[in-house]
Amino acid sequence: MAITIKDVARESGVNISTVSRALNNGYGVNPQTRELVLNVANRLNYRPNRVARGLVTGRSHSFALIVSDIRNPFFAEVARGAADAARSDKCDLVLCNSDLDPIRQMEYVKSVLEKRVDGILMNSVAALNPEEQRQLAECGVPIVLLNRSASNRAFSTVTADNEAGGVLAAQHLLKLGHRHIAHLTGPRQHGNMTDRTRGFVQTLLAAPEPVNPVVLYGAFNYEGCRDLTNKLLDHHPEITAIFAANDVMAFGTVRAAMDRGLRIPDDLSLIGFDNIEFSSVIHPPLTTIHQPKYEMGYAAVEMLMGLAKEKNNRTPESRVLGVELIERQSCAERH
Amino acid sequence: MAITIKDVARESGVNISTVSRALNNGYGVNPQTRELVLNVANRLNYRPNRVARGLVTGRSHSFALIVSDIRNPFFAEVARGAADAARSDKCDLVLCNSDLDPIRQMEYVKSVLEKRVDGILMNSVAALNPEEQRQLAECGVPIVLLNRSASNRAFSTVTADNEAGGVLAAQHLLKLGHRHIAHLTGPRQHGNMTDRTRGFVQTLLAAPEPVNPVVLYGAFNYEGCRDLTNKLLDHHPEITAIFAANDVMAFGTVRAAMDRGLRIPDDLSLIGFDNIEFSSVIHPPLTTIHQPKYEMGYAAVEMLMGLAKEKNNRTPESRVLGVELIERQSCAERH
DNA sequence: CTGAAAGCGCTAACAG
DNA sequence: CTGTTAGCGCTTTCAG
Repeated sequence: MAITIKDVARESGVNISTVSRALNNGYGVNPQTRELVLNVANRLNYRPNRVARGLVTGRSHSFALIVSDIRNPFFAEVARGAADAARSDKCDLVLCNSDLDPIRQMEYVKSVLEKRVDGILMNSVAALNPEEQRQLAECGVPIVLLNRSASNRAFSTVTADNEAGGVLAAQHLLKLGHRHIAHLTGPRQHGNMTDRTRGFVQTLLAAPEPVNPVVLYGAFNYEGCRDLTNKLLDHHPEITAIFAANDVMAFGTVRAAMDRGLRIPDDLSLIGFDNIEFSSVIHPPLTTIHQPKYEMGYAAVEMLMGLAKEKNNRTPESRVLGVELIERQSCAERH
Repeated sequence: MAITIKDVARESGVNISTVSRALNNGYGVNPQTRELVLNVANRLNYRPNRVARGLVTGRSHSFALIVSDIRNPFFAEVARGAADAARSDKCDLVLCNSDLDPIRQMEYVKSVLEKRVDGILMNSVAALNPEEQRQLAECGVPIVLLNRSASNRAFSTVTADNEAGGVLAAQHLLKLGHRHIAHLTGPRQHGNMTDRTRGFVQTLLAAPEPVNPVVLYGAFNYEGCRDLTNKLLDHHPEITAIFAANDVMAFGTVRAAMDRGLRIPDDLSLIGFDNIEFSSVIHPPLTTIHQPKYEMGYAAVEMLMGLAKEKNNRTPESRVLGVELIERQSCAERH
């Protein structure tokens, strides 16, 4: 049905291997023959079958991206970077949404492995048990993890400098004169602080006039942080500044503040993390720590492509990208 | 290197075709043999090579999604629906971002065609010239278009009922007593109104006390609509209600209104379109027309899968999904 | 520079 | 129920 390399060969009066060479390398074949073949291929509207090619070369020229949910603007941005990086080397990207569900995640891994992707970029491996992680580490294709620096030395990682981000946030609030500061973040990681939280808290504690922030743990989302903010303000009316662990959480804080008749930044300073697009649209425009999301996706796929080339060198790499304070209008001096 | 069907066959002492049967259909093979094979496959940690399989079956079990930009929350939602639909049939989705650039778009089409995807879901075919469109239509795999009902009878489509959405918006504003109404939309489509605009305008014109809205054309984005709103209000201070062609544009209007000291909804009623997630987060929460984005993605891929199965029946299908008015707090009665 | 031939890993008749 | 065989469309030695 579809037209194959054989048709091109017959039509140009050469052998299929010549066609193959003409279409690929270009060298080791007479320029005239080459041109002839190219013309015929073009005229016949020939489309090389990459799956047949992949079967023999062992490379599929595609990568998998497993994120919890592409609707999360953070991952959408990462995905765009990843897709662009892939495209720069004529590869493409298959999109998987895990919802952080270990079952789904492993199903997707299995599926893309069977399709022989050249590498996997994933967001969360944390949900997996050790056995599953081992299985992953030995699956035969390179894997890079996003924002999971500490989790496992078996994998390559690309992450933002979360700790530095926490430091930046603390310094900013300190400089504005705040002394009653809170940090609202996601679920407690069995005792361990996240890098982000650690940078923030330690900077505050190490200040000339040390401040001991109140840290509340909740959910990494809008509603969760709205509740958290209300709880915080009920018990700690003295608070004048809040650092939310991400922008969406910060939006929850904005809402809670508004409901309580508190004005941002007049009554309450607020700083977020991520710098998602809407943080500049909301009122007031949100001061936040910019995470280079696009670049992270891009870098991760570049790393994957590198790893895929050197089949032997299985040494995990790591890369951490810088963050940046974006000053908008949700923070003010304490008066 | 990787372990193949041959290894499983040898290890279980049967022929590879028996292994194949045991692994796939399940019938036409002795239950005991089957179990044996399954055990061996499992023990060897065998991963069937889907690309080899695809080469012989002619189906890749993957679909392409070409959108202008996955960072647009509308498409992220569509993508999630599409990915979930694909997954329900053990297929997966390759993600392509065209930026509405005809070159990129055709490059991606070429690429996924060569990888033998079973179908393509795309957002915009409008940018393509007739020759390219013909090429697409004859490419041999089913294609469904998203939100492009009128563009071309050669393709299947899935779209929201945009016209009904326009009608809903108009009725709502009318009911609230507004008589000085504006509509802010994207670039003018060489004279033709979009379905959305048409529904809105015609409903207004057909009212008991007909109103003739002012319609302004600009860009489909935040900044564009911010400017547009300023222009509108400079020339038409009498306007009391605005219908923006999408939520992001509405956010631009919110910003412009705020800059001018106008209060929404007290001084100005505003209604958006799409119901993206942030429309409920912004202040005031935006009244808007909900478009079933997830469902559209889901339905489109379902349609693709159907089309892919009946290789002969090349009749384009069409499906239009309902929209819904979501009342929040950006519209008030005119007083 | 070009052709012949083997084979990537799997499925699908066709026999038995 | 199971084995044999012939490819799917392409790349890649190996000869010539």
